[in-house]
Amino acid sequence: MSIKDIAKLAGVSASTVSRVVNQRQYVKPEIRERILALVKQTGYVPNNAARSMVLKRTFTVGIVIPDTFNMFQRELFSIIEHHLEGFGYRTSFFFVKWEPESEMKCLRKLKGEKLDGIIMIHEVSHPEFYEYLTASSLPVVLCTFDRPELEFLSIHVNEEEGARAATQHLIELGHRRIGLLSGSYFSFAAQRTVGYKAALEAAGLAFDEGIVERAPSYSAEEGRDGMRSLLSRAKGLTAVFAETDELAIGAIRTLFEAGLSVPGDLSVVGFDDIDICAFLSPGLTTVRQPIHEMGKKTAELMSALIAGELAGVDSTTFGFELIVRESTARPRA
Amino acid sequence: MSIKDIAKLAGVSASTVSRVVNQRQYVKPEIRERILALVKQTGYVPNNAARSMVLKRTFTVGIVIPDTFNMFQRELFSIIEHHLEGFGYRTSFFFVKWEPESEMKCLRKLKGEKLDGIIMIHEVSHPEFYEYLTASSLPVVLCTFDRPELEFLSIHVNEEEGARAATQHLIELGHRRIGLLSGSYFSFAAQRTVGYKAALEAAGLAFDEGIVERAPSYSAEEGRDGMRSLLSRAKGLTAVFAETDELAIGAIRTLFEAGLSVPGDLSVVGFDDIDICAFLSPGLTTVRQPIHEMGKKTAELMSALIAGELAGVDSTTFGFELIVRESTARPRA
DNA sequence: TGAAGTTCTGAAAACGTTTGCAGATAACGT
DNA sequence: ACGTTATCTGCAAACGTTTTCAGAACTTCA
Repeated sequence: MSIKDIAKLAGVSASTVSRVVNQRQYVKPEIRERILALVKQTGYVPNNAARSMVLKRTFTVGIVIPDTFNMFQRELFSIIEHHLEGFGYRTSFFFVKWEPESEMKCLRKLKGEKLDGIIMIHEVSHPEFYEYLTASSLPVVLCTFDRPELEFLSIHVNEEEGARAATQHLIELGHRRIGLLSGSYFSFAAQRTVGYKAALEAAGLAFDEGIVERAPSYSAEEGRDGMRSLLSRAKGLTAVFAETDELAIGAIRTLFEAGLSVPGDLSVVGFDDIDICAFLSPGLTTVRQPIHEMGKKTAELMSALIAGELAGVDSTTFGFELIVRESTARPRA
Repeated sequence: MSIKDIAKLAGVSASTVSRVVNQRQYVKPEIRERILALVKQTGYVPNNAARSMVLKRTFTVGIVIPDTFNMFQRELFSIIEHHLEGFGYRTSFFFVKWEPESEMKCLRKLKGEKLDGIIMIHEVSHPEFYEYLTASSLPVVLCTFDRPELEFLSIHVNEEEGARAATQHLIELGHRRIGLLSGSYFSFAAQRTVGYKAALEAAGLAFDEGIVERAPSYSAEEGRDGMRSLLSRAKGLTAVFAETDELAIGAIRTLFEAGLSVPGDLSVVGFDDIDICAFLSPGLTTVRQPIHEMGKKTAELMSALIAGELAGVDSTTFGFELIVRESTARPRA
């Protein structure tokens, strides 16, 4: 069912059908109605491929996201998609593994799609990826991370300050020996670690590598394993700061298995405030990123970038919020 | 950077470039190498839109999934995507709300994309949606549900038997008053309810509407609220069967808030075995769907359907597995 | 030497759209 | 009645590919 079929049925040319479908110029009301009726009746929808060929835009923005995306990222892209739709853009997802091979495959796909813009939800490892983005002069927005040395717009929170606040919360409760459950790859891991150290330092506490565990990734499973390792070698811990909620959940599991109570024996803080935090038992104390505002802003920036409305378009650092629930308490006397 | 640019650079016609890129027919080795070098150097990738116009296929299959997709569905589509990629297909996601309007919007998008096939991960409410799928004679696979009255292939587990097994597990532990936390919309809710009733009946226990709570959807939040309602009006409960893990998680949260212990005071069983079940404290007893096999089979079916290899292509009912963790125990004497 | 392949290459058409241009008709003001 | 403008419509080109067809150049073989 193509535009020509509709044209034939309506006894007009394809141009005319195109004009009514796209609401362009003058079309005699009578003919317009006839065509509209035919469109509705046949369920005709223009072929995107053909359309994008002549218009040289796809009205589609690509979202690149790790294939291991967590619930925070999942919610984030739903929000972004929603707002992008409001601006008239479709969304295409690209799930990529933390492997050069996967990233290059993703890059090929991106190129083939001829997208109008690209939103990166989290980083990639291969420099060629960013090089292409720069060279292509495509609209790009980095969401939840930044690469200040590259010239991309970025939407993010101050990771360092967030981690600092989380750690400080534990210190204020009276904790002195606070373990760190860190992640890998992504730059926020390093940034959150910096914040953890800063809080320690501000309180006059020494940073001790012996109570730091660096997990290979960010899953609950790795949080569980990391905490096991930590528990076996770091004695005297009364609290743990996990750099993501998933790591925290895994850590709590290990504590449960070891017969330790949270927050009775150990306090735990996470980061991100994924949905499930509020429904855990105990509820997880964590650092909330303003996910709705961030997603909205990301879509707005992208839309402005595509439209070439560069006034007022700039990177934004959002504030975070420490959400205190039940997984943190004063250390046992 | 189009095929013509490459052709010009190589001093040949576009046809020849096309032939080497697609590895067709004879091309003089010397020229082939020259073109290949140019392709690598320029990073040329064929334009999908143009390609799909002439080939009349997109090598893309659409996956329709509720925008509230849970972790089970999230994992499922990752698996499907992975296998589909192995068959040479791209994947395009369509997140749809349980609202006619959203579904119709999705339908328009599907039509515009000219997909090679469509995988439905969960149901839609608007009959017109299925009507289009039927009328279009597109390859369609329903994954995790079935519509026997329609002629689509389907991959699913026996929901009824799964729920029956979950309930029976509670009965065998000695529970007699087992609440039900049910969901809405999707047909599996009704099927799981039937299984619950069947187990009760088989054990000679009466079905009691008074200890059934029907949540408006399937989120942890709704599980929490549903359990609150159940707790206030259904006295004497010693166990609850929640029709999804998320409902179960919410239910456990309510129990925690009420100062009741799981499984000490109440046993809880879920359904699906989403990733997090094993990391909760206590770990959630649940019914596992063989998600990897189901995803693989779905991709295989789709691939066969598109290729027209209809031999051996048929719906499959997969077995489930009761995973007993720590959220269920004998009732307190 | 010539006929019959085999290997290689390019011109052109096609896919489904949109749009500039030009032509046709209608409406209007004088 | 006539020029001017406003309204309407279709033709044809273009977008970036793939593929059929035909023809050219080279091999092979009698």
